[in-house]
This record gives sequence, structure tokens and C-alpha cells, in this order.
Amino acid sequence: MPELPEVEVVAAALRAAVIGRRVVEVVVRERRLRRAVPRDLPQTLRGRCVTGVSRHGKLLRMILDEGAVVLALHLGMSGTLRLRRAAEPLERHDHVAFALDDDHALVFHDPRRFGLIRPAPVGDPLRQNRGLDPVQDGFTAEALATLTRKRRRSIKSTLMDQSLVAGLGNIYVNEILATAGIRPGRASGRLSRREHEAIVTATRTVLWAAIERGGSSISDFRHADGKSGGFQTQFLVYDRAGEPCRRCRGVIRRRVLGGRSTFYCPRCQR
DNA sequence: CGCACCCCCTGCCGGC
DNA sequence: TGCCGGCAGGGGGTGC
Repeated sequence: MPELPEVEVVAAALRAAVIGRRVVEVVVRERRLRRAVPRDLPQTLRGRCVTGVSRHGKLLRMILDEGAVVLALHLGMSGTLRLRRAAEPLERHDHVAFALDDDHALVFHDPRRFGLIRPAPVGDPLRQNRGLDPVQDGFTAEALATLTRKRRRSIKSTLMDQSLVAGLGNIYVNEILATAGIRPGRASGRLSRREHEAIVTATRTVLWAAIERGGSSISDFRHADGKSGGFQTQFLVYDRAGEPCRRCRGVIRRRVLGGRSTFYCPRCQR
């Protein structure tokens, strides 16, 4: 589920609620995430103070004691981070709970267990998520042209490659290409300068609109306070196969590209 | 290099 | 009603 806008919404909530709090205890109920949660995680974090929260692409980092420890968190497909009162009992799929010194707990919940929680070496991003963050300054038409030069790979799979551009997933890439008027299967290296610019502009527009609406909640994404996002009602194409295009008289099509469902309007995307 | 497949895991939905 | 296949916002690996 969570792509850049959803992760940004979670990061903002954590910045507001967790910075300045001390980790009192860490309860690990299920270690088997995408990679095993280290056995010594509680001991590594206990007593440390949260001094910052950052996000790059879909990866969250909780900075403890000014960087003495950095905890990397990834929500995978079905992960959420919720703030709960310490007294509330844990539920099924609540895998890790960080008890804080204000009688609340930050709870990592992830039915599919594709998420990740592990201490990260300071300043060293995980191997994936190294790409340009598309809401930061470096994501420009020139940068996109450089990344795609002479590549035949489709623009959709290029934009979803986290080592090139970090944070876009299947929903937002579909929406961005619809907004930019470009077909997902186009070879990225053959796009014009103007088209690269359209993609960069559309990316900013779509991501900021989604962040403002609190992200998209398709089935299980929730904010740290349990609320749903609202951007799913604004989709131009995602999961709208057979439905009318919102901007022309076309009908949205679905095809599979790189193993993922791909939606586009054949009339206004070229 | 790029893709077509696999895998990981649970939940939900539609068809029978 | 129940079972089964397909699909889902994530990433990683292999082989062609």
C-alpha cells in the first residue's frame, strides 16, 4: 500500500507525536518480517530519546539520541504505524510495539509481513530507496533525461525503480502518467524534453495533492491516529478499468506491465 | 540491460 | 455456505 504520500503522512504524524519522547520498552511479538527483526532491538532502543524522523522514498527513519541509533522502518504492502494508549491491548498482526514515556505506544501492524524494522548504519540508506526523492529539489527534467538516456525500459517501470526514483509505487505512477498524458509502456529514453517536464510537473502535482488529502486508503492504510486517507476518490485511472475517463470520452483500460496492473486512458495518454 | 517469472504473506472478492 | 483461484499499494532473486 503505502507509497510516498502515505509514508509522508505517517512521518508527519510521528514528528508531531514522537519527537522528544523516550522509548521505555520495545515488545517484539513477531520477528519474521521481510527480514528478521534483530533479537537485540529492545536493548538497542530502550532508554533512548527520539530526536528526529525522516523519510526518503518509502523508507522512514527514526533518529534516536541525535543519531546514536537510527531505526529504519518500511511499511511494505500492508504495514501501518499507529499511536495507541499504552493500556490498549495488542491485536492480531501487531508485531512490534514501542512503549513511550507518555503512556502511549507506537505499534507496527502488518498482516502480510512485507515490512521491515531494523537499525540502519548512520547516513547509509538501504540499498533500495537510493533514488531521487521526487518531492525534493533534485528531481528535475534534466535528471530524468540523464537517468533514462538510451534506455528502452518503459517509463512506468523506470519510475517505479526505487534505485532511480524513490517513493513511487503502482498507484501513483499510474496517476502521474495519466496526469502527464503519457502511455505507461513508452520507452523512457525516447520521451521528449517536454514529456520529461510534464512527468516532473505531474509528479509534484499528484504527490502534493495526495499528501494534502492524507494519502490513499484502498483497504488497510490508516494514519497514526487510525483515520483513512482520502485521495482514493480522486484517482484518474487506478483501478478504473472500463470506467469513463474523467477528462475525455475515453474508457480506461487495464493491461499488465512488469507484472503489475497498469491503467491508462487510450485517448488522452499518448 | 530489461523482462518474465518466481518467492515471501495474509486477506478479500467473485465464481462455482 | 464453503472452497478455490486470482489479485492486492512492497521488495528481492534467478535465468533468459
